[in-house]
Amino acid sequence: MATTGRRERLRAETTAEIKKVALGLMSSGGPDAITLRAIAREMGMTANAIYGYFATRDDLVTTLINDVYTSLADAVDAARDACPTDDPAGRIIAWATAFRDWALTNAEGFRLIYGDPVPGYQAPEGGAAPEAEHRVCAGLTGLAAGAWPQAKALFAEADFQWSDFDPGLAAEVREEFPGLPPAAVAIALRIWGHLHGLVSLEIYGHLRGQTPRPDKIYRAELTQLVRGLGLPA
Amino acid sequence: MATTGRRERLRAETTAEIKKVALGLMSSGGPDAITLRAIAREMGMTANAIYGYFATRDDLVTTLINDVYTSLADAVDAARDACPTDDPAGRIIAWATAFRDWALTNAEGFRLIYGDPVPGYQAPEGGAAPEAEHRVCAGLTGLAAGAWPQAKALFAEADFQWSDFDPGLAAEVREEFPGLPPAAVAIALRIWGHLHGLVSLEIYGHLRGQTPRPDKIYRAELTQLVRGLGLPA
DNA sequence: GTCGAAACTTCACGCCGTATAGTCACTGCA
DNA sequence: TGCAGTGACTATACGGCGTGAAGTTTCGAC
Repeated sequence: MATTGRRERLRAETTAEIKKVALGLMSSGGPDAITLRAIAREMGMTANAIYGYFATRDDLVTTLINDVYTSLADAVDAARDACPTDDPAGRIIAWATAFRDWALTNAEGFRLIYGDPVPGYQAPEGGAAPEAEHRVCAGLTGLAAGAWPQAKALFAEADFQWSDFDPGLAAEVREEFPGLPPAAVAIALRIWGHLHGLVSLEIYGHLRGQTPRPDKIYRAELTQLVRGLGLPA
Repeated sequence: MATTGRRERLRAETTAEIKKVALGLMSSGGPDAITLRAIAREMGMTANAIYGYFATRDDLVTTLINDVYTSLADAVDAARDACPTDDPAGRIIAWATAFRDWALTNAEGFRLIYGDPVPGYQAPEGGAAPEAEHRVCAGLTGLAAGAWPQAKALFAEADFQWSDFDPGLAAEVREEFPGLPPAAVAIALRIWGHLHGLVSLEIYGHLRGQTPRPDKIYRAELTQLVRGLGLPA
């Protein structure tokens, strides 16, 4: 019993070390630096040994994406939950600020999740990354739900149905926030787009040639965001 | 005279063919498919022959980025200018719609410009791509300038200085739109972020798991955008 | 007609992912 | 205690990649 446990433990440790080394390589050399040979070199193994733990390099990358995406989702959720629910504007700002902060301190991770992760990589259909993505979207919808009492007057004519959204996401939202209309989900997706766009431009260096103060732009964005939802600053 | 011209003409033709083949490979296989060897194969040459035209693969990629980015800037400028200047909302919507349309029909080009273009690629400091980027920003600022008479009341307390922006961009804007305050440039950058974010999420497939109707989200975004600027729909 | 430069090929090196076959230690059972 | 089985790992190999050095061909200029 304990002996089979030993094998499994060693195996889990090696798997963890592979991921740790891969993340280290990524943060120093970008997503492209994740090569089986480099990982193996760092670990004193042959590249082929890694095939015992991950069927292919893309499998490893997929696992890393899952981990990194989960860490992002954890970070923004924690920041949001540190703010009381009766302060919807504060929660939105906390969430969005944590999003940018996480992206700046984990720039390579951001590129891994949202960019072309690695040459030729094709994301698989299911898995934990789509789940983390759902979590992010659902979290944002929660923020929109918190703001909805004040916001709904501003989006009265919005023409959205539940069929305009992924069935799983729609079901999740309708269960957690009964009475919330589909227009609120559209708002959540739009907010996601706004924040993702600004952070993405910054991370990929496209803002560098335009402004030395991307933080100020982002802060202005947040101010207008809560105002656009009819919330007091 | 004409004979030296011949060499140069052949050289220009070959250069153009390399770029054309590279763009073809990109649109069929993504930015990663741009390999010197594949280009050479397609052209019936050896990979090393390309070194006579481009010092390195990154040089070729840089040139392609410039070309593609310029085509994007042309497309959005043309769409905007097809709308009369006395219809600022129409111009904004035309610009933004052209932006998404271009991105969807040139998805690989979008990834080339805004993503990790190619393993290990590092963008050079100067060049035509930053110039095209400036052009996009300046164009957007022009849209903001058109909307400013109605919008300024909504952004009265915005706290931006010209020093918050790149000197070149600031100079360009101040010359072209005298009297326009720096807050308008901030609005332009934020709009860029909004649109870029939504399109980027769509192109990279992150919206796929949330909504089957990204177009509808985008249209709602445009509606709220012009409304948020105080313009009539 | 000859010279020199430009265009291009050949060969080589070290990267990469990965398939196949083989080695070796450790585990579980008799 | 000895022996099979299994899982971890290595060795070797293939094709593809960017790129450097050296050699060859082509062709305009004088």
